[in-house]
Amino acid sequence: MKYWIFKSEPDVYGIDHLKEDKKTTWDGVRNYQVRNMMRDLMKKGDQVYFYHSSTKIPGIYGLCEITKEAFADPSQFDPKSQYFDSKSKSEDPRWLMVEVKFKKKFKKPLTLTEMKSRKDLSHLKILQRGNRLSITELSKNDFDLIAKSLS
DNA sequence: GCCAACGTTGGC
DNA sequence: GCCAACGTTGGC
Repeated sequence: MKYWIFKSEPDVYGIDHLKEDKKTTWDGVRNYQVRNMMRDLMKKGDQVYFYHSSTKIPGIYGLCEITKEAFADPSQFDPKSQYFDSKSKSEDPRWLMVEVKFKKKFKKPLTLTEMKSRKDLSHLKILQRGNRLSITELSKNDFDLIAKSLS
């Protein structure tokens, strides 16, 4: 089993939306590194922290789980979508997505500020300056460390 | 295949 | 809204 952090702007789609929807497809990924992780590494049952970015208090707000492994993201074929990609062919889709289900919203988030202040978490990819991947992988140890800080 | 210009991300 | 950092694009 693998562990991940998914980033999203809560104004666009946050943990509260997922709680209400119960599950969602993680569409709109248009970065090759992230696509490759979804395609090659992500498995049903993997655990995912839900991180809120570009918001007043950035941090980890919830937990979800992969319910469907990578499959074609339909928004790439929709000319009206902001994620439309005219160069992607339906017989060979360029962009993929996974499905996740809601598991938990934490009573208190683990904030970016707190993560930065902790030596045992300082190596996390999400904290690294200039990191622009919307999905990063976590070791089991890091997943557990974070879990201990949340309820 | 290099690299400048441009666009996007995301914390502050 | 600023700006550092980085990915992508396209001319050569």
